[in-house]
Amino acid sequence: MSQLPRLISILTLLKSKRLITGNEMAGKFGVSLRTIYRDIRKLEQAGVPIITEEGKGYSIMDGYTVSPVQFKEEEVNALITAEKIVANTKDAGLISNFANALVKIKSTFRSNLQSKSELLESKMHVFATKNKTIQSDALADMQLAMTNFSMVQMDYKKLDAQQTTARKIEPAAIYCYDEKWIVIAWCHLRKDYRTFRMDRIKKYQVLTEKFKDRGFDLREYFSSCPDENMRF
Amino acid sequence: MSQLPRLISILTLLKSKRLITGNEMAGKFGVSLRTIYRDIRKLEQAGVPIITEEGKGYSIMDGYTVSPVQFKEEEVNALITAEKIVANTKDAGLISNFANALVKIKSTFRSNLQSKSELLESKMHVFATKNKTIQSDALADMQLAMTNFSMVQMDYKKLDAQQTTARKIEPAAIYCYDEKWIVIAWCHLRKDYRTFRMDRIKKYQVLTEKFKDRGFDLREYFSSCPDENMRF
DNA sequence: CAACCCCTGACATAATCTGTCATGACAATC
DNA sequence: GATTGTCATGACAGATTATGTCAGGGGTTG
Repeated sequence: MSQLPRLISILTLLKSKRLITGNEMAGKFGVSLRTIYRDIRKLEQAGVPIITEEGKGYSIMDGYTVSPVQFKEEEVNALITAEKIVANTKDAGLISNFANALVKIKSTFRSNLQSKSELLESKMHVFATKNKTIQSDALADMQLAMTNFSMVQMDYKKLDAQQTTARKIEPAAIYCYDEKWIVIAWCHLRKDYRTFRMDRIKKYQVLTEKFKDRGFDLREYFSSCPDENMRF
Repeated sequence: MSQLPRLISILTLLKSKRLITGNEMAGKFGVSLRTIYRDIRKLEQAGVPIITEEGKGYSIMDGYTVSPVQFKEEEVNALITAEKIVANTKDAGLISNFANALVKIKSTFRSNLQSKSELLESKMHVFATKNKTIQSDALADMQLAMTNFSMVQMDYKKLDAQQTTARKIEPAAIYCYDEKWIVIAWCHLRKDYRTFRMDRIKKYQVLTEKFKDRGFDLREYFSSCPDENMRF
């Protein structure tokens, strides 16, 4: 990769992450750390407001923007392909939200890429791997609850249970296994972490009541999982 | 004046004038006209949509300076989720191109959405539905060939065959079934449409030779498919 | 203290840039 | 048709810049 594309990529990367190290960039672009330092200097000299956090990495001043992003044709095609893949997943909210995001993204395509993306869309299809049944609609709300530390009140129905139980939970992590979305949460009823399949959540409400981060670590949780397929 | 500042100045100048000639810029920056032509090429390659008016000069695409789209939090979460889902697919190019596109998209997030998206990323995981083996790397190139009407020369190995056969094809459609990417193409060897699994393409090259659209209709093709799971 | 991060200068080598020259195309005007 | 003004590209020699390696230095955090 030559210099100008690399400088632009560094700028994009800085805008896409809160903090990034020189080593990470050097690895990503296949150059030496010394070259990254030089690039950073060069961007600064060109007026880019890069912030250095001692011992941590680089970030960029909030709100700094030079020009809109431009996608390569392969990237556009990957977005279209992803849309078809996501359309086959089992959460209605995910499908809808992703499609809405894509509409916005597509509006930024240059006109020649726009016609090509429409052509690709008409010539591609992704078949469902299993029966195509929407199983839940809870993923988006559960994600929002998790990243905003909002408690959730829900009625949950276990597989072998006749009745639902009322649960008040603090969502800590979400994973997908065998096409089923599962939330790991601190359960107020059980006073411990429990897993809940989202398709078994019968009714739920995201509360305004907040919870404190209990420091749940997803990697650690799965590192001791007996099922090897569920190790990271 | 060295290169990077000059490129930035050219970009600034283009944004501030309706039309500007190469000679005018050469005079302004004290470089040759040939260098300006090179700079323009370089900016174009970097994604800047420069418009050439024959015999008149250069301008920049209208709308280039509009502010980027804004996403809702749910849409951001859907993008992050999609990234995890796509990371489990079986084409290396797709995974990589989608990730690159996502970096660019993430660079447009406002900083509070950025920290939330990073939090979600750390608390989510999608397990592979089957063994996580990369099967091919051909999808992106095949997509490009298809939308740009470029022929492809490839060595293809059928399941029961000992040898590969050389094929020259015109890609007409692409679909994914049971996590396998398949291209439907007009095959010059067979003088008819054939399907090819991309993981069985052993070596390929996108040619500069172009083909004419034969009007292949994907919906029609699958409407008469005996396998009901493969109907639209 | 160790680990992690950022920082700069010097140097040899590699890579890229630059101006000049030549050639070609297109549009507008006379 | 000829002329003018513009954009466009390749080739080449010489100039300039970029790069990786090595050495040395600093700050922050647990």
